[in-house]
Amino acid sequence: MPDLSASAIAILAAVRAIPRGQVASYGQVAARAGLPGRARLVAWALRQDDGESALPWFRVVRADRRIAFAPGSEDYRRQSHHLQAEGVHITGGRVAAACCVKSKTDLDRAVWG
DNA sequence: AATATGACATGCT
DNA sequence: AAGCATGCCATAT
Repeated sequence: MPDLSASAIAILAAVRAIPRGQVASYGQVAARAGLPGRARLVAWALRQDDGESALPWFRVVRADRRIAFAPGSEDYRRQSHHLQAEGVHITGGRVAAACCVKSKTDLDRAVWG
């Protein structure tokens, strides 16, 4: 029953649900999408979507709150720029802890309403 | 079909 | 702290 498309849809929905000015880790998104432990699926989904939709992919960072891309790379630069544009402070390639989704409730409410 | 790779996470050393 | 090892799932070769 868990179709790839279904998983991807859930993941994209969770990503889209991240409030502006905040970021969430791959693990958080996966968990909220009903796929605990499948963080790589999130990465895969984002890579598939990349560029096509207006998906806020830049709001997804690693669990240690670091940008997933290689420091200095183009994508890295792009993501940090987007985040800064949303008021997210980035220091040493790391996102400010306060900008992360604080409690699960935040993302939950964003997804479930 | 088997192995290696990737926008990851967690745990142990 | 930083690095190594294992789990996980889909793709690429």
